[in-house]
Amino acid sequence: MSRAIVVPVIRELARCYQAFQRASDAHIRLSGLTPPQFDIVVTLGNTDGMTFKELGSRTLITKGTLTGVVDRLEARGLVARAASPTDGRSTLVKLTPEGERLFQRVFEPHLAFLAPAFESLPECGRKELEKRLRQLRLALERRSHELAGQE
Amino acid sequence: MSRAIVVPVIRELARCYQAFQRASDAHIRLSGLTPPQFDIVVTLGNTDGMTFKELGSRTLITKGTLTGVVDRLEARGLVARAASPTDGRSTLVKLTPEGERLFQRVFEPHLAFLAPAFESLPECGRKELEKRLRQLRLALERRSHELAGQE
DNA sequence: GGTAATTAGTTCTAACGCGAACTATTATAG
DNA sequence: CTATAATAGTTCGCGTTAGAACTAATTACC
Repeated sequence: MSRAIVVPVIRELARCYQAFQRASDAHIRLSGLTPPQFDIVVTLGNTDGMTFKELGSRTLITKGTLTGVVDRLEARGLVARAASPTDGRSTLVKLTPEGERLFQRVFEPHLAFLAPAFESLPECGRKELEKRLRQLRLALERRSHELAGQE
Repeated sequence: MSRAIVVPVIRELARCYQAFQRASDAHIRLSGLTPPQFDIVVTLGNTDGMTFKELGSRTLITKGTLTGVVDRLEARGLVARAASPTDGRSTLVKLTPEGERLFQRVFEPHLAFLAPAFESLPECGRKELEKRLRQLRLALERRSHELAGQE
């Protein structure tokens, strides 16, 4: 019976992540961005821009969704699209000066808001947590691959 | 500088949860349900039904969303709404016999699919992970409350 | 007992989220 | 060189998401 082993950990993982999201999202919304928009702005911060493909793989947002998120950021003047000079299929996305200003204003304060929660764990607890999460993630990715392989 | 402390743990937490979701969701979709629908069916399994309020608080789905998810399950004949005998405002949701059959067919296999990933952690690792996740969740919930309190 | 504040669900809007079909461009094979 | 395959983004359909405004029923207060 797998239940006794799996269920408690799944529940804690889900609850913890959802608690993180609720705290993080509530703070992000104060900046006037949605969480995915914030994710994009932060990913583009301190870079010279990148392609949709790279942006998608870093943020784990699929390309179909990314088009819409970037559309809305572009409409607000925070990012700009530019044709790639090397590949006619690619589009580069980068922060506008206004987007850059927003990034500067928003990123560090957000981390500072979250930090106390993480600092409440002892140093060794954070290391432990990181290690176990990574271990579990790798195992879960193997499950995904096995499923994809079978069908 | 909060960055060095916060970012690595956040990243692992997000990646691990997303890996869990991808694995779990891909398997769930084989049953013909969406992940939130699966969540509802599993929550209603082995019960005599419950109100929207209770269903929402167990699944962490807000009431506005819940209406739509239950609508679609009801349209497929998997759950049924019934007026509460004790409170005219409440609606009870419960599995139909067909929903019950689906639950029986789908729940344990899903756990069995996920189990190997969790079993790849040693027993003590799972306990450790659970403990640290709970600790972090409680601290994050405090952050949320502080934010809500300030505004 | 009757108004006022709560509470349970529904409806609405704007934004995600994924996967599949589509267009345009680039790479590969023969 | 040309037919074919692969790749980058966009578009579309369907479902989910939170939050706010709304309706109906219940509870609390005086």
